Formats: sequence, structure tokens, C-alpha cells
Amino acid sequence: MFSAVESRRLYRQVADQIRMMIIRGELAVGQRLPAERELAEQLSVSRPTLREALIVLEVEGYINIRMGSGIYVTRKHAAEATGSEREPVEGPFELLQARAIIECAISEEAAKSARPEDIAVLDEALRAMSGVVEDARAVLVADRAFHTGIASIVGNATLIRVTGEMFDMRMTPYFEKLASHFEGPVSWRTALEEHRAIRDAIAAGDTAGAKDAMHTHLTNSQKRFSESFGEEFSGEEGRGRTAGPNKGKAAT
Amino acid sequence: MFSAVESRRLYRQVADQIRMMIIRGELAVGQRLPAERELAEQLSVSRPTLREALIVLEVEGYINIRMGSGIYVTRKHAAEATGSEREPVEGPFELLQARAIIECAISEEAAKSARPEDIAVLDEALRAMSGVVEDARAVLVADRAFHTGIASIVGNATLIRVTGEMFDMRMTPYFEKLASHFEGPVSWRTALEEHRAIRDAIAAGDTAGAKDAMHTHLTNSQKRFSESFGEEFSGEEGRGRTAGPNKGKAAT
DNA sequence: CTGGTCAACTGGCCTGACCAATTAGCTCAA
DNA sequence: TTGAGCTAATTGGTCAGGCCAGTTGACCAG
Repeated sequence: MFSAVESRRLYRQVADQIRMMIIRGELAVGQRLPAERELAEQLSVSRPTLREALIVLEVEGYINIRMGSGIYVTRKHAAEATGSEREPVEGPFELLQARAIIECAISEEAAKSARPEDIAVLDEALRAMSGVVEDARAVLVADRAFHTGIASIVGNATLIRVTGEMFDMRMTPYFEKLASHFEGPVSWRTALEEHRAIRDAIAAGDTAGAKDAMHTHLTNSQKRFSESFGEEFSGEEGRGRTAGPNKGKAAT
Repeated sequence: MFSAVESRRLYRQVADQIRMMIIRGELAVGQRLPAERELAEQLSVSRPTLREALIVLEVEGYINIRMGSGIYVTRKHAAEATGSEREPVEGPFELLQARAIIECAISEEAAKSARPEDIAVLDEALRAMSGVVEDARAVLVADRAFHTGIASIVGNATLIRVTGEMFDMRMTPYFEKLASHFEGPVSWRTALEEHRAIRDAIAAGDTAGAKDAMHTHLTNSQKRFSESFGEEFSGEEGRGRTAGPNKGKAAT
């Protein structure tokens, strides 16, 4: 929601970065993080700022700070309560298909009620994204801000959260490995153009157009994935069952 | 056991103190707190410590820190202050609206690819539900099975999970307390009829009809809610947008 | 009135230091 | 050998003072 522009605050950026590392699994549960002084130096921030970021993560429940001992990772996912299912997550193709279905509907809804200030939020996310296509980490933040920004137009906290959670599922080692094969400045610029098309349709109040543009965007993402999937993992057994490149859809 | 002497960290004590003042109403919603420097002096702590406490409260959602402007109380959040933890707690209406948008799209998609065995799954859920409308607990299980059953027609694990998670959000004390005022055999039979309409549309491959039927179902759920407790929520501030700094004063 | 400038706040961040809790390693007596 | 107790290094907790950047509103030129 309104944390789009506000994320300029350094301690929040630091918190985002560390949180992402935990979700990705780069920091195992139970593992002890480097000392505050060392961490601050590695991240090029002062210790007070690093401490503020750590407190954010502690309140959110990601880490446990023990005085005199160290900082420990406690869990890797925010929503874990219902003791159900598997950790291994679903495959990237299923995820992108699910996002296509859900976010298309959200875009459609957003186009109905977008106001100028809502469009300004999207524009800010686009502007931010255009400036960091070279930075693999920062561009993800901007990408996320755009997608959750659309959900925020509807003004529904649940939609914002679900959209964000689905986005964050790409932060898995499996997904990351695939993404590293095709994500780059070029593909991000393409995605940026697709974002602009979505933004324009929403700004124009064009519900069908917004839905189509979002569908195009996520379908293209799938394509980019499947190409790299075919090259690198051709001999491997894929996981997703449906969700081929051809989703057998009619109208659009 | 011996949790008496915890040597609580100072910034947490400060956060507790301010949080209590907000909950008690000593600090009105929307009110601006004293400046950090002044507040630190009043509480006899250093500014960094005060800042850490404020960041805790900001993450918890009690206050809103605006750079260059000041610190503002955003809400009281009375009851569950102690067990708080995660759970931004979106309201029941937001949840039902989100479900309407998302599950309508899923129903539409399901109607495209429903096979006889998929319909059989829905029929089984309907049959189970019809037999337990008297049992408040069992009927919820059947209700859940129906909704996730629709998602399973699309054959996408992410959709199934998201649908289930959104459904499970009603399993909170807050939500259940409200639900107990209107949920009963009568309302469940009505919901069952709405389920049947959804099932029929999906079985017939009627995408628009499936979407409409699902929309009707969840909109009616919303109505049943609002008829019982409509007024309670109307005073809440919108969360998604317009963190209006312009309260109180109208045009000049 | 209108629009722009500017100075007084206010939060954001930093340096550098010291205190307090924890823990690993050591000594030394049993 | 063993283990109880001490020591010192390590780590988080707190403090002080300062500078920078964004916000706001009063003020002045137009």
C-alpha cells in the first residue's frame, strides 16, 4: 500500500533484504547471523540502522535476538499456522498460472475504481523499476511494488496480502535458479513495457484491457520461463502438470 | 517457570508503555506525539532507544511515522494487544470481498475445464454438507471442501492452497464470534442452495454463469454479515488508501 | 490573492563509546 | 580425570552528540 515510496527509509530496505534472504532459504532456520557490528559493515550501514532493521524482523517473528549471544533465524515463512501440506511449494508454472487467474481479476477490478492518486502510485513503481533494471535485487522490489500497488487500488488489505505472498513465492532456491537463466536487464525492460500497458489500461478505466494486459504479462513470464526450462532442464522431470505454455483459453 | 526477572530490554519497556497509553485511549487516534527528542527526554531514555521502541509500534501498526512531520497514532487495537503476534487482521468484509474477486475468477476458469469426475467431487461435498447443516463444525468442513474442490478442478495447487487459506481466515475468534450471530441451519441451507447453483453452472460449462453464481454466493454471505453487524465496521477507517492527513478541517 | 522562497521544526542516519549479558576457555582443587 | 569456578573475549543494549533531508508554514514579491 503506502509503503511504496516510503521504503526509502534505509532501515526498512535493510529489513527487506534480510527478510528476503530468510524466505529464500539462504539463511537456514536456527542459524546464527553474523554479529551486529559485522553485519552492519557488510551491509554498509551503521549499527543503529542495522539494529532498527533487526527489531523490525524480530517483531515480525523472523528472528530471535538473544542478548549477549547472537541473532538467530526462527522461521522462514510468515503464514505457517495451519499445520498443513508441504513446504516444497508448488512449481513455478503453477504459481504463474495462479497469479494470472487471480491478478487478472484484480486488475479488472482495479480498472473500475482507479483514481489519479492510485495511478501515481503505479507510476512511481514504474519509475523506480526503470532505474534499477540492472540491479537484480532492487528490480524485484519495484516489481513487487507494482503488483501489490494494483491490489491496493481496490483498497482491500486481503488482496494486497495475497498478491504479495504469491509474489514472494518466487524467492525459493528452485525458482531463483530458473530465473537466473533468463532474468536480466533485457527481460526486465520487456516486463516494464508490459507493466506500462497494464498501467495505461487501468488508468483509462478499461477493465477488459487491464485484464488482457495483465494476462499477457504473466503469460509472457511463463513463456520466458518455459524457454529457459526447456534449455536447461530438458532431460529433467518437470513438476507442474497443467499449465503448459498453451493454457487453452478462448476469448481474451 | 521462573520468568520473574526477565531483565526486559529497555526499548521494549518503552514500547509497552506507549502501547498501553494508546490502548487506554490516553493518546487519541490521529493525535501527534511529541517530537522524538522531547519524548525521549520525558521518558528518560536516549533517542536511539526511543526510536527502537517507536519502530516496534510502527511495525505493530499502532503508529505512523512520517518523516519530517511527526509521529501519529493510527489505531487503538484494543482487545488482542497481548497475544498480538502476526495477523494484521483484515476485516470480515475485506476477506469476503477478496474471496469474491478471486473465487469468481477461479469458478470461471473451472467451468472451462470441468470433467465429470470433477463434478462428482463437488457433488460429494454438497451431499456431505446437506447432512450436517445442524453441526456448526462439520458444516464448515464441507463448505471448505466445496470451495477448494472448485479450485482443484483447475488443477493448480497454488490456487487450492490460496483458496483454503482464505477460507481458514474465518477460523479466528473474532470472526467466529460474529458468525455465531447469524450462522445456523437456515443460513447454511441457503448457502447450500447457492452452492448447487455454482455446481450446476460449472457442470454446464457456463463460465459467465459460474462466475455470477459464485459472486451471488459470496455477496449474500457479506449481506448476512452486514445485516447482523453492519454498523460495527462502518466507523473503521479504510486501510487501503487515503491515510488522510486532512481530517478535521474541511475546505476553507 | 497567488505563487515562490526560506527558515524552523522533525524524523533519518551516522560516529564512537561504554555497559551488561552470555559464553568459551582456562585454572585448579577434589 | 573431572568439574566447579573464574576470566576474558564476544555480543547485544544503551547512550551522547551531531549532521543531513524531508515537511511545513510563515513570509514576501508579484
